[in-house]
Amino acid sequence: MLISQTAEYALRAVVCLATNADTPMTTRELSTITKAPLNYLSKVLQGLSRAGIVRSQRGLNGGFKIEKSVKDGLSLLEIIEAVSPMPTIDKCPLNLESHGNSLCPLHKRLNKSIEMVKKEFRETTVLDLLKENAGAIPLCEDT
Amino acid sequence: MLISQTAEYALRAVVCLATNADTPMTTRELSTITKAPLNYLSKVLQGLSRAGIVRSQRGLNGGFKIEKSVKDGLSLLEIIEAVSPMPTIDKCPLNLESHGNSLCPLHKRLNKSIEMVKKEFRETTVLDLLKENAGAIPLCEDT
DNA sequence: TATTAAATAGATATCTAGATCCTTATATAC
DNA sequence: GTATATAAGGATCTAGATATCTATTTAATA
Repeated sequence: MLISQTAEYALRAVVCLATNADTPMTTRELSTITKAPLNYLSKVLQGLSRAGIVRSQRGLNGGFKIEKSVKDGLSLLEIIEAVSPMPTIDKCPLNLESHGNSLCPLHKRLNKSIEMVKKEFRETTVLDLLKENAGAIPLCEDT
Repeated sequence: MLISQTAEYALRAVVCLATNADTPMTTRELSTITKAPLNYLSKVLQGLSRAGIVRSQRGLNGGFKIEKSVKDGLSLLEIIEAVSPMPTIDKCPLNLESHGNSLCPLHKRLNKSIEMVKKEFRETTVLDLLKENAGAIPLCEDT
């Protein structure tokens, strides 16, 4: 797949939180809405918290809120990289010393595609998704 | 990663075979050149053989030859799909019945990127790589 | 017929995903 | 203030998929 399951869950959760920027949402709520397994999602949210994308609050009425303001242009790439980095091919995967930093045609193409995807994700913000959705439920409810 | 390790090995092997279209190469030779683990590469080659991309020959002086002529425009996508398919997002990953076939903004974007990558791989042929390399060793030896 | 090399089957390792359990923090009721 | 319920944090365990290794079988040919 293009992105890991972990990144999928992270994106779903952040999109969800972005539509609810005011009140915190619990892991359980997020799990129900995003259909991500509760326990695993908990771990993913921890990662997002450490990356400063969401902020957690323990105890009664606690939960997660989005931290990086959506209006600041939070990109999909930031979210993905926070939980499972997308490595670029910057040196020969075969470890051939002979050619230094230059890549063979095959790996040049592969890397080109990787960069293409990253560019796309870098230039797409959570706000873009919300605008497109116009206030409805953010996941799979576009009509 | 963008493509699986299996697909990486498959691409390396096919590129290798394409430069040697006349005489068969053994799994061992291919393993040495592509730095793919011998035993695993053997399985990958079986997959390529079943897909009709390479042809195998047992016994003395046997090995693998490329089957689909490179001049027929064998694409990178064909090779990748033969060993590890790249699924597209054609229905809601959350299985929400409510919206039928339409995707939410998030999954629309994800699918767009997938299709973008597939298009790139579909339009890049092994011949393109060979031309770019101008007869040198096809893997990581571009100067 | 012996040698070579792929095909097949199976075991093992590693990684990602998911589950279980316990600890720590905090808001609120009393 | 203190107790209690709530909810995140963290450690550890299990399951599944992908990748890797080992051994045996089948086929081709010199």
